[in-house]
This record gives sequence, C-alpha cells and structure tokens, in this order.
Amino acid sequence: MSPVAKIVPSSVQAQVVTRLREAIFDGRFAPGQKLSEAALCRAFDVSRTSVREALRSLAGERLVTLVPNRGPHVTRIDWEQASHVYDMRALLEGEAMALLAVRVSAEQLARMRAALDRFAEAAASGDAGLRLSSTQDFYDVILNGCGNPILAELVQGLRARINFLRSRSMSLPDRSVESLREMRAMLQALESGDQKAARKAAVAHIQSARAAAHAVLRNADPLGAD
Amino acid sequence: MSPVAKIVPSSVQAQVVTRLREAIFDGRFAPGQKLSEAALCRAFDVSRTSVREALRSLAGERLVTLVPNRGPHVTRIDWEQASHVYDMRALLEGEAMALLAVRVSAEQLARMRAALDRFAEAAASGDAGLRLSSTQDFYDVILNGCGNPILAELVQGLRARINFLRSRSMSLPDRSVESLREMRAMLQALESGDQKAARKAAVAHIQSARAAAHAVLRNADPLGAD
DNA sequence: GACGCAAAATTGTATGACAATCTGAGTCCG
DNA sequence: CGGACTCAGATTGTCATACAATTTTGCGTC
Repeated sequence: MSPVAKIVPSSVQAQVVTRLREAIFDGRFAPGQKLSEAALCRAFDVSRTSVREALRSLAGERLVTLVPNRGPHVTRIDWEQASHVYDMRALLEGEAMALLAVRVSAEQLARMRAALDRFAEAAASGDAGLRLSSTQDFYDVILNGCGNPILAELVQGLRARINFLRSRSMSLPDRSVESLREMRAMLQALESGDQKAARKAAVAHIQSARAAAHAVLRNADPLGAD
Repeated sequence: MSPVAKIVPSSVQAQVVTRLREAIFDGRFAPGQKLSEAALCRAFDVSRTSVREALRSLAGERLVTLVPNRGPHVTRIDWEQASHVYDMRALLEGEAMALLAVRVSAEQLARMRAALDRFAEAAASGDAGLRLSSTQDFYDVILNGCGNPILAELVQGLRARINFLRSRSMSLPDRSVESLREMRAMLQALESGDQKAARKAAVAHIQSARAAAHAVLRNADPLGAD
C-alpha cells in the first residue's frame, strides 16, 4: 500500500461532488449552464450512476438545479434572490459576530489578523485565489468560533450560492480595498469585545458587498434572464 | 387506494423522497434508524437506483445522514444541536415576524386566525394531525408573507430537522395550550403592527418550544446516544 | 465472555437496456 | 415569410444485473 495517497475523499462520487463544486465556484461552469450527464461522465470519467448521485447531492446545496426531464444546470440567481441572500447573510453573520465578540480568544484574533494580512496582499497584487482563501480563513474563524455550528452551516450554504458573485464584484475597482477596510473594522470590534459594534460591522460589510454585487448584476449580465 | 389520478410528483424518485420525508416526519422512521437500501427498495417497490438518488436528495435536507460504506440512517440529533437549531429558529423567525409586521394584510391575518382556531381545536381534542397541519398553516403565512423566500427556505429546513421533536413535545401536558397562547400573542403583535413586539413574541415562542423539547430530550431518550 | 476469522450481507460503482420526454431540423400550410 | 407540425436523434428516468470493497454477523476457540 502506498503510504502517501488518499487525502482525497475516497468515494468516487464524493470526488465528483468536490470537483464539480469547485468548478462552479471558480466559474468554469457558469450560472445557468447546462450540465449534461453524458458530458460530466466524460469530463470526470465516471459512470452515469455516480454523476447522477453527485448531482443530487449538489442540488441539496442549491448549487445545481434539477429540472425534471430537462436535466441539471448550474443554479441561476437573479438580483432579487441575491438581494435576499445578502439580507440573510447580514442577519446571520451579524449574529455570529455578536456571539463571537463575547468569547473570542487571542488565538482566534491572531488568525483573523493573519488572514487579513494575506487579504491585503491579495488586494494589492490582485491575486484572486489568495483573495478567496484569505477571506475564507477570516470567515472560518468567525463561523467556527461563534459557538453555533448550525449558524455556521447556514452561512456556508448561503455563501456557496453567491460565491460566483464574489470573484466578479471583487474585481471592481476599489472593491477589495473597501472590503479590507470593512473587515478590519470587524476585527477591531472583536478586539474591543464590543458586541454591538461587531454585529454592526458585519452587517455593514455585507450591505457593502451587496451593493458591489448589485453593480455587477445590473450591468452586462444575463443571469437574471431566462 | 382510490383509482383517481394522483397529484403526486410524477417521477419515481420524487415520490420516494416525498414518502420517505413524510415517514420521517411522522415518526414511522425514528431518528438514528438505519435505512437499508434493500429494505427501502422493497418498501417502495422501486429500484436501488431510485432509492439511492432519493437518499442523496434527503441528505441535502439533512433528514438522512449518509455514512460511507455503512449506509444511510435517519439523522440523529442530540440536545446540543437541537438547542442550536432553536436558537437559529428564534433569530430567523423573529426576523420573519418583524418583516411581516410592517406589511401584513388583512387576508393574511385572517388566515392566521383561522389556523389558530384549528390549532385550538386540535389542542382540545388532542388531534395530532390537525395540530401539525394548523401549525404549518400558521407558519406558512409568516414565512411566505415576510417577503424573503430565502428566509422562508432556511426556516423550513430547520423546522424539518426538529420536526420529530414537535409531536413529542406537543404531547407534554399543557404544552399545546401554552403554545396556543404564545401564537396568539404573535398574532396580536402583528395585528397591532408592532414590529418589536412581533419579533419578541416569535422569539418567546421558540424559546418556549425549546424548553419543552429539552424536557423531552432529557428524559427517557436515547437520541443523543451513539 | 473475549477474540479472531470466514461467510453473508450491504454498499459503491459500472454497464447495458429501454421507455418517456425533450430538442431541433426539416416540412407543410396559410 | 412566419408559424404549426412531424419525426428522428439526443437526453433523462428507471430498472436489472454484476462485481469489488467494506461491514456485519455467526461461530468456533481460547
């Protein structure tokens, strides 16, 4: 037995789920795009059985939508829905920050600082991958640290749904700079243990992200069309 | 049964999903119970393919849990998790009530009154089915009326997860009476258009339901065991 | 009763088949 | 020319079967 391999999810369909999810996240499959079973079988070199089961799983995450007899497609989201998602993120992430503010540890703060440093670097260099991973790290601390795993799960689900908006709105001029400022405000509120300020900073950040997303979705964008 | 055409979802696996979900809701499949594929194939008289795909869908709703190589079982929930779920319901349903309070229509209020009348009847007669459906109607007005379908979806997901607790805690002495009182308070807050009171009433109702559930889960209950 | 091991059962995956449904190209009619 | 119709081909939904991998079970031994 080779001692190295096998960090990957062992099951075939788990891998398909993972890879397809990643592909959707970084835009290789655009919202609305049709995902034919045959094409996916070829792309991942697995059987239809596995593809279909993977698609059911992803449908549960709302990343793909299954239309009976017409096949699956990457879930399409219009501005109205996206707006509602942002509202929920504001509510939930605000709550998470409020919970975290009164229980945050020095180590957690350190991790958040480190994530922000990396985000600053990404913002300066325009490294999209680093932007994504550092943001994820920042939020991981908040969500895993807030003490309510259900809350974390809900937010993760919402974030997944509008993930594709992130990369686009982040590439708007100054958006990442603005975003960095807002996240620093969040961190500062936590450092001072101010529950209300923490919630407020989180909500402000989301509303700002919402505005940036609005700009993206309003302009040249057929996502809302059907 | 009756030969009349069914309104059921035509696809086989959609039917399996529906029927299995119902079975879990009303306790025919208890939390933690193993759901062997073969058994489900026999029970629903469908192929393994359909059963497996249906299970993936239900896993997305967190109603069943899939353990690799060990098969699916009805998701088991311990008190800690249930408590977190109630916290999230309080947050989300509180928000829904606050949103609804400033936009509720006379027709919506009428529907809620009607639902409460039916719930009162169920509480008096001990009719579990009516209790469930009237509660569902009451909440449907709130969730569909709040204006944010994403919020509705999140709450529905949470409710599904602890649905099995409802029937049991509702059968505690006086719980349904108490519950009725709380829901009336919710309705009253809406009638007076008082946003803060509406949120408060919703939160109070959930916290009360949480306490009742705690009593159930703490006592003779192996749900948390593994 | 604890332990270990082989048999039996169950899950994961692939393949082939076929009915039901959808899509698109070509055709016919107004 | 535009629109309705038709039919073949492609795609999805479902089933049956097969087999490797893994887990559970039954049983004999200590």
